[in-house]
Amino acid sequence: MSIILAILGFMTESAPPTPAQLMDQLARAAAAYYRHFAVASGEHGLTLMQGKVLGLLRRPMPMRTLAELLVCDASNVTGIVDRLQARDLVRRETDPADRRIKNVVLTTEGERTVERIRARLTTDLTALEQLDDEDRRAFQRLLGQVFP
Amino acid sequence: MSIILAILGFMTESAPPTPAQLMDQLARAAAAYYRHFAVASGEHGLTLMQGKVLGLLRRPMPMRTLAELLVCDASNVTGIVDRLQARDLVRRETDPADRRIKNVVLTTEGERTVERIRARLTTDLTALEQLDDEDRRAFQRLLGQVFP
DNA sequence: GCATATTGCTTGAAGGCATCAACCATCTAT
DNA sequence: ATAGATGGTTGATGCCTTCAAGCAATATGC
Repeated sequence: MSIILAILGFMTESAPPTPAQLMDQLARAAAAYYRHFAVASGEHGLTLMQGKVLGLLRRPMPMRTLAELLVCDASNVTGIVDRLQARDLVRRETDPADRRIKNVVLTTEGERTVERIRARLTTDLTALEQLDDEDRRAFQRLLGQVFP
Repeated sequence: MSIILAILGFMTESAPPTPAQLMDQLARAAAAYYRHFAVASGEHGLTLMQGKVLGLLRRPMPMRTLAELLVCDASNVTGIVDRLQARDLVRRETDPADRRIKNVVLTTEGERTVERIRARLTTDLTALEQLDDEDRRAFQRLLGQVFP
């Protein structure tokens, strides 16, 4: 293989990124994701954390579970849910089987809000929809591999 | 193609993820990335934001630039840099060419700290190093495509 | 040159998030 | 029935975040 072709090969294929470069790109991607999320939440007067909690409530769940999913102290969740409840996006229902447990439930308004946030996010990250089947599979596999 | 083979095909190839599923996985990945980052920073008594600022200071830069990179108010950076400076991880140097500008510089201790945080992060995300050249290229391309 | 923006940074006030210790109510186990 | 574990809240403290106001230094316009 001539040296010219070798150079051409380099130019078209380019060297694979180092782990350090990938780490940088991950940092940028994560920052970008949360920036989008914060903006989408902010459009409804919600903080990132409030938006996150709404997004988790696909089904009612105890405060405790929310704390575990958010990887934070339970006392933290109290305040966040308080503020969501003050806006009627969420309500607490004490579990009849175990009256210590308070299940957090989305109100109708809460469902509408989370739906709009999700919609905004998908129109913001249009590129996701434009990936072909192959790329979607690869992206899913790679994300799952790096963050097991 | 018989229905059996079709089912087998499904089972081995599986359907490509929908954009919504990818969005979920992105949410998990971004959360995981920041959790790792927060832990790595926390090991040195630093918050996520303080760690982020240290990580940005590969070269000295004005407070203003830091605010732009962090996408936050300039007044915010004042406090963060104050706390980093109180621990001698960083110092302010007023720019001789424009004495309004204060360039934030890593101290030797700051360099060591950021190096350790980076090291911790790369050992945490070992999977990055285990990707082959093909996967690294693909991951870089996909991340760049989704978060341009 | 000099008055007037403009820019870079800081301060103070107000609110949300994060963690810890202490507490109450409820459930579980012996 | 008593002791311990669990779910949730409260209060204190510190950090992040934004906004409005302000100071210092530089740029701009005449």
